[in-house]
Amino acid sequence: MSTYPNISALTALLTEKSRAAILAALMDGKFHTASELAYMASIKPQTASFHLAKLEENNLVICEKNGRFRYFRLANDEVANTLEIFMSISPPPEVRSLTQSSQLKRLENARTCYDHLAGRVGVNITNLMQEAGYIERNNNKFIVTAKGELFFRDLGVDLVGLSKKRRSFSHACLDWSERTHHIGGALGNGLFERYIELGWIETKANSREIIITPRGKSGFKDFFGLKI
Amino acid sequence: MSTYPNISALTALLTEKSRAAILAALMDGKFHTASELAYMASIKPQTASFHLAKLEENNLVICEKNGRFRYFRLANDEVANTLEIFMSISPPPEVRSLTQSSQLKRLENARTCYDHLAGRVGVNITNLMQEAGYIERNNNKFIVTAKGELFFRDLGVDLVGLSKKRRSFSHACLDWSERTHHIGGALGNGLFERYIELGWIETKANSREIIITPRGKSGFKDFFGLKI
DNA sequence: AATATAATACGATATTCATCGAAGTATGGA
DNA sequence: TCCATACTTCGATGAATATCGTATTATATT
Repeated sequence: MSTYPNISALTALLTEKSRAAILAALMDGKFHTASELAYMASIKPQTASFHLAKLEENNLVICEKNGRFRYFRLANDEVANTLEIFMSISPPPEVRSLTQSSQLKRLENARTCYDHLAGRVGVNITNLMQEAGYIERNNNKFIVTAKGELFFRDLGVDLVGLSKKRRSFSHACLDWSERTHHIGGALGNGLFERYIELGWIETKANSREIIITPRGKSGFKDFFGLKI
Repeated sequence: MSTYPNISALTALLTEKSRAAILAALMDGKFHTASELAYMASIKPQTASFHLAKLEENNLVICEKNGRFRYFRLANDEVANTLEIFMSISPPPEVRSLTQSSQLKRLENARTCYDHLAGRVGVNITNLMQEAGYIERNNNKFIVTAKGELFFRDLGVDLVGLSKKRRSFSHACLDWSERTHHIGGALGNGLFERYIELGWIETKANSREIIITPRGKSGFKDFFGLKI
């Protein structure tokens, strides 16, 4: 009947509490087993299996089998990006406990968004690179300037290699806590991996939280002028 | 339990087919009576009344009473903007008939997005104004340049008046058919009203479709360099 | 005052669907 | 070969909720 896009198809999948919890858990960009996801969503394995089948059917997650384990991950960065958009236009989380509140603060400071850096640090770095003229915003994308090419070479990020990947080179990814954009896509991932390689950041198991190491603090300050 | 934004609160309202249809109908930015909306969503008036109460409760629509009629409208342009985002990341409409397909083509060409111009024409004008240096993109907003101020004066758009309105001056609004941005906010609305005033465009009753008049074709060409 | 129209309120019904227990399949290890 | 583990399938249950018939309220028209 309608001549408008079918909103319901997507929202129906996300409305369900358990499925939303599973997807939120997968937003760390890593693979997780079905049991792990069941535990994180506080449901029995059968129920998680039921939901994961639905999510796979609708191309929101993909699955790799390994022995008797099944490892699930978000299907691609477009899915991750879409989920971030939903989060950014949803009411903020209700904080009930002190540990929850301090965890939220750490997430707001620095976290993974699928496979790149998000939160205050991710957004600030993005802004500082724009101000320094290393990258330029063009609609939903970021473009690396001539000046930027030198910068990324100094940092040790291989732009040529990144541009060959089959995914979008660099898109402006909406940040739910900062309500503005950070760098996503291949470039976002390339930077993220390089930070880890340099020992500037560390990831935590079963969490999207990112820890900035002492070496990272001076690195981010020297290269981007970032004060933490 | 979760430290992430509560996605469900909004999506639950949109998942329901009838409510989605009501909101889609309201995306023309106009007031509609409860009966009208019931008819457009193919449900009985009681059911529409039930849904409209829920939508009003959740601040997605507002209602003005006039005699025995109750006129409903989207609450504000933030709601419209959010709906447009949902549309842009949802599967495209299924086309089953010839009339539906031609209606879709007309909508893709030019339509209202709440109270401003969207579709191919809306997006093209936005891009041409950027290329001409009349406006500049800054994160989610558009800024009018010094050159742009002269341009808008020539066009007959009162920027000072628009900037006094209580709504955001000009935000980049996601276009579901073009998958990029057009001008929203007070500036988007100001341009839209001016186009009508100049006789460049015409709206249709009970449709988001916009008709470009012959006078509009030459006007858009002279002022923006737009070829239709 | 009588009647028609717009809309809401309430109650009954039906449908959808998440959940979990029980049972079954697949894999790994002892 | 036997058992433990990871996961799925199936069926029953229960909860949520959209829908509409009927009735009621409010307003307009004659």
